[in-house]
Amino acid sequence: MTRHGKTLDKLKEAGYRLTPQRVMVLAALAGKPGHIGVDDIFRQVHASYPYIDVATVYRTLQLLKVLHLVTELDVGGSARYELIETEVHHHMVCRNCSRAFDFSPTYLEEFHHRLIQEFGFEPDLEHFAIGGLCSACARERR
Amino acid sequence: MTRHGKTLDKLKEAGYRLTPQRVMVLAALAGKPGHIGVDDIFRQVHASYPYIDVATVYRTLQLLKVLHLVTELDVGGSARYELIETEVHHHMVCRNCSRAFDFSPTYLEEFHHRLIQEFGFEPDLEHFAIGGLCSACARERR
DNA sequence: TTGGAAACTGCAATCGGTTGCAACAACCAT
DNA sequence: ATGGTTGTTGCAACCGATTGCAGTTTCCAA
Repeated sequence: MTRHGKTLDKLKEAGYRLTPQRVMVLAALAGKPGHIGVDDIFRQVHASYPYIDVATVYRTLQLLKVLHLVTELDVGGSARYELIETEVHHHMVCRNCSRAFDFSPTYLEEFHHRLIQEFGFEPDLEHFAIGGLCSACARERR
Repeated sequence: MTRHGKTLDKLKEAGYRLTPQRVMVLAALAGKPGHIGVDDIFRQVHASYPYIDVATVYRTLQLLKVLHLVTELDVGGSARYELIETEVHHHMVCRNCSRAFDFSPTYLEEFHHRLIQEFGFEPDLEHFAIGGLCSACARERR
């Protein structure tokens, strides 16, 4: 079973078709560790199947996102995607080097509960990501 | 002195030119309370000066943002803008009704400090905004 | 008050992302 | 195995936002 085999199963279980295009997009996602951009996915699939259209890549990613099979990472303009395999986590994205680091949802618990208790506002934290400056870049800058 | 008079002064002090287009964009921002979208600003300016181009509106807002004279509110696709006059605050934006509510930076202090202490990551919180479901919409939904 | 340098604008081209549509293909029932 | 339903794709048009460029305007210095 490949790294994205389970994701293919879940797609099918949810009643969607297993098209070659979708399989290739998922293979691209599974092929590189961490987050990967649309252009990167497109180039990779296009190399082996030149008829692929960007629209299909976007539609596939949209679908995978709705089914909670990928996470979308939005910080700083262009979105990047990651197969969901591990436990839920959030991301810190460096505005300088663009690297992403994970952190646990527990870091947002207090914030989450205070918004609910004091405003009755239920924040969407599932795909939460925060931009900033990572320690390496901060050190370098000094 | 109009509501945006001080902002005009700051623009000039920073060495930028006071063009009629910029004055009109600022007037539009000052004319409505709360956050306002680019299309709204454009329509308003266009009504009194039909030669205005969207590009100019975008460029003006970009400039005002860099100079910290407006805040940009990004949640949910299209950006909205607000003149900075009041103290610093963050926003909750309802994914259902699109209304925005303010909350104090103190709500993020614990989160902020933990990222610094445990990862050395300095998050950008200046324009922080979080999407979610407001209490009115949550009630209505039940 | 006026001349000139540099900033700014409008225009048009462009770019990333989305959508309508007709042709096509996956998949289930037979 | 095969046919029909219907989800999916590629294409092209489109949309909001950004950028290069040439002409225009602001604003300071003289």
